[in-house]
Amino acid sequence: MKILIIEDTKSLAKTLADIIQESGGTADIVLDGISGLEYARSSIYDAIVLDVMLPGMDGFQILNQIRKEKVNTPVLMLTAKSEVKDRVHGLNIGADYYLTKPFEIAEFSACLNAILRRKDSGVNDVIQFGDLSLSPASHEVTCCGRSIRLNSKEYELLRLLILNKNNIVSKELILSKIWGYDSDATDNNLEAYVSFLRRKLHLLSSKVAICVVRKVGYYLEEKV
Amino acid sequence: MKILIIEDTKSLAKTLADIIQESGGTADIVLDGISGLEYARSSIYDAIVLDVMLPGMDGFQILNQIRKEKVNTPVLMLTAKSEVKDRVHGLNIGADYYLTKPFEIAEFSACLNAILRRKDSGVNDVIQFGDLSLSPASHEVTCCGRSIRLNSKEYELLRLLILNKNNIVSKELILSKIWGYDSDATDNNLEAYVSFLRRKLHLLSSKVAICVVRKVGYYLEEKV
DNA sequence: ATAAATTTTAAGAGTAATTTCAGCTTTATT
DNA sequence: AATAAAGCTGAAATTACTCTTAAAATTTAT
Repeated sequence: MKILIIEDTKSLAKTLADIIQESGGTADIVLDGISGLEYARSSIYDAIVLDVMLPGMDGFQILNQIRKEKVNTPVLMLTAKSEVKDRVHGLNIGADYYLTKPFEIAEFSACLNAILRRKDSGVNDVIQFGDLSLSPASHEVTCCGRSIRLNSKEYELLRLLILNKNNIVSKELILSKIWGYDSDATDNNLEAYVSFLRRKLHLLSSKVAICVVRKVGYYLEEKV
Repeated sequence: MKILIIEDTKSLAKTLADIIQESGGTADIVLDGISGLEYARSSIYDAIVLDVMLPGMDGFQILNQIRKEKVNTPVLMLTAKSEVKDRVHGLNIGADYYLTKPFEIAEFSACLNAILRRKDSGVNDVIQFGDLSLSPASHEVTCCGRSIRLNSKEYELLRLLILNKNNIVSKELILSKIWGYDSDATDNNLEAYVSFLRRKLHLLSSKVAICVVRKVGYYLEEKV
């Protein structure tokens, strides 16, 4: 379970991250709006906890933008103001829940769980594309009853591609998400893994293909 | 980050351009209102710094005109007069920020950053022209339900033409934007890509045509 | 410590993107 | 109408990106 926390009050962000960790997830913290948007864009998170008042760019703008870009990660908004008008606005532009500060830890957990449940994108939920289903619990990919176990890089690569279905995932993004921001991995590392993954999909006789857009990145397609 | 500076006081324009360059951007300087409007029309800039008093055509007129033409590049207005009336007028006709001369460099930077952030330039938004829509996420152009994927140069070319809808995009600009400032690509390279793109639009039976203005450049037009 | 699995590296083959070029078409000018 | 200049387009040539594979290096598990 990977949660993105966009919140400029460090202490609060830290507390929320701890809560998430205690229940077995991981959290990335971002302290300003600009970086917040950047992180939120990648669909790798299971949920986003989003403060309204932020330096750089406010929560509404971030939410608006990512929804416009068809990123549908569930969003839990936090706000100090409890005006009905704001609440309505937030929900209208695609927030999944609106929590007014201050709040109890229990309430926060409950909300987060609720929105994770609703979107059924929790950690242990199987994600699917075409005839493939990918099980986070076992790192196995299944197609028509047969399964193959993926190693962790193969798994993350396929997960990233499925979460961004219908979109090209840039090589840059893949490298930074899977190998890490500061890694010196080259395109060739990624190419090798694409090749490994293709072979496994082939072994399963899947109809899903990993397609390349030269100079840009990869995307999944279902063959007819 | 590309900024257009429309300001007739050369020294000031130069200083602002330097500030922008120091923070990693590039700036084009234009010294009079008429050319200012011409440049501002192309939507390729991330922001415009616009002086009010200019030879040829004043800042208000330029702003008025480009907003009328649906160019929504963020605009930071500079003025010597600090009358509330002017300020209100500027903001009403679509300025994003109003800065009174003289101002501190820090203040200028802050304002510019603020307006850049606010609009966030929408890099990932789907853009449209006529019956075409172009999706940055998938590099696909869609027309009446059918889609074709474009390779990276075709995509960039179409994107540039759509962003500059209703304006002629000079061959020079296209070459420098897509092939790079220092590339030795010739007009014929561009012609070849125009040809590729036309073929794909034809395959989609789009009503959009890529028209040429001899010796100048290309623009999009919707056939009737 | 050894074996097994994973990850990286490297090189050659394969393929799509890009450039080049020649011949043709269109437009402008006299 | 003739001529020149500019643009278009299809085919061939070239370039650069990607794929695949095998082997080396590293990490993890036993």
